[in-house]
Amino acid sequence: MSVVQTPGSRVVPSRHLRRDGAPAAVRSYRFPNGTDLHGDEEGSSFMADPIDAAGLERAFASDPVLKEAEREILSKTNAQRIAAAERGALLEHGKQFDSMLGMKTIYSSGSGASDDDDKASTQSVAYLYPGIDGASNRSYSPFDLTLDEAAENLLCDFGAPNIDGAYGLIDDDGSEIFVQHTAPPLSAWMSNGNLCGLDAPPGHEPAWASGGRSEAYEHIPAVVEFGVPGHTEVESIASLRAQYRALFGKDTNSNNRQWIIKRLEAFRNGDDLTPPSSRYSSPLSGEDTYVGGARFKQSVSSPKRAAGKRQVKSARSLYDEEVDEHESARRGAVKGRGKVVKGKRVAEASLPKSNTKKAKSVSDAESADGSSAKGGARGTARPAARSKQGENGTGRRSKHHNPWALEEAEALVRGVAQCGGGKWADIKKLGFPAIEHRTAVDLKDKWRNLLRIAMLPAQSVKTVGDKKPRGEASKSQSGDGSGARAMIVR
DNA sequence: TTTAGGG
DNA sequence: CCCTAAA
Repeated sequence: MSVVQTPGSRVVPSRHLRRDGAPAAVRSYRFPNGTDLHGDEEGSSFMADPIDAAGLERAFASDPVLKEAEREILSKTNAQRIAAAERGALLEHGKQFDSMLGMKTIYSSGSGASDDDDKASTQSVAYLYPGIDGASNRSYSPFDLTLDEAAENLLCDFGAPNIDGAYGLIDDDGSEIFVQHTAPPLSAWMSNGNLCGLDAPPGHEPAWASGGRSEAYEHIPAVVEFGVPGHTEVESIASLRAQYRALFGKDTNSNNRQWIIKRLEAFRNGDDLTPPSSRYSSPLSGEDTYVGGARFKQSVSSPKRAAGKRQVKSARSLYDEEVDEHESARRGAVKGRGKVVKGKRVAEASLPKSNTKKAKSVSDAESADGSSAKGGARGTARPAARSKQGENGTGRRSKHHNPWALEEAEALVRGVAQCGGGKWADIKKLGFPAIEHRTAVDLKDKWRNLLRIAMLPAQSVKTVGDKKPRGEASKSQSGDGSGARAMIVR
């Protein structure tokens, strides 16, 4: 399939376009079948004669070799263009994956061509596979539903900050490989909602890379709504905090979007991995897990983790915890991911765990563990009220809205009872698990709302989601006709 | 950093 | 919920 370049020919300026319009330089060729593509005689002007399209067609059509060569060139250049573009974008975020663990690293496959600038989040998936020495041929993508659990768990471990603050990978044989903290940050996995800088393993290239032939690896794009630096999308502070937490392994109380973003950026650039001092010392083993100097370090599995793959949460999982636990779970909606067949995601498996106190006798059935199927029965339908307002077609309300669960409100009340109103930071310090993900400001806002509700006349309160017939309603429950007031603890 | 308030 | 002024 070699194309014979006419000796002495020169590269044609880029203004020459190939049949496919590709910008690449077109050389002069002498086709085996005798047809010439604007001759190669020196001196002849490049654009001398207009290309005879028909003739070209014929030339290509009549020569299978040429045909094949063309196909290859086109697919390559096209693929390269895309690859270059993607790689550039990806590398912008996830850096130096190449040097990581001797893994071959690469880019991800296409991002949805259509980016509703609203949810401009990139939809891409990347692949990770062991380098030459890799024993396994599996493609390790935490988002690839076809992966088996083992692979997934392995990936969960990989790149995810462990409890001890280290990044590590546990190989199939149980051996561990720790990567120094300056290794590609977790963000590298997350930015763009995927594993960045990863290349498709042989035989698993995305369709576009195989010239359209598509016995190519078929991946299932994972749409993750992580913020992409530089994107127009405005992320909620909550989301940013979630990312902060995922990266630094620590919560931040900051309400300063700018600051958080800056911090995240710094981390992603490897400029700042410091936040929690715990990152550098293992609270578990006590020994420093930081692998200074040496890039990697093989370590014999320590007892604690020898038991096999740790269920270290992946970036995705960490994010899920932040979001799902507060959004989908809260509304008892099992998200799409739930249908995953084999690879049960860690996040799903370990969601509730602490919600032992179910809403007792409360009408508001905000089972905080909505994801657990059994909870389904508890069905006091959610007040229809929610479904009508601000709702967009997707059934979702505005992007950043996490309704307060009853447990949370309860905790808040307890907190206020204990610390007094206005002491939100203190209340947070009480550490009520239900409130843990609410910021002091959140508490403040919620309390304000609670007070407002408490001030409302009884009817208004009861009327919500309760169409009590007019006959009985007007009677105020409380003695004074001023209206019922709920608990106001001071 | 934490609060109070406005939006 | 988000953002900001203030302290």
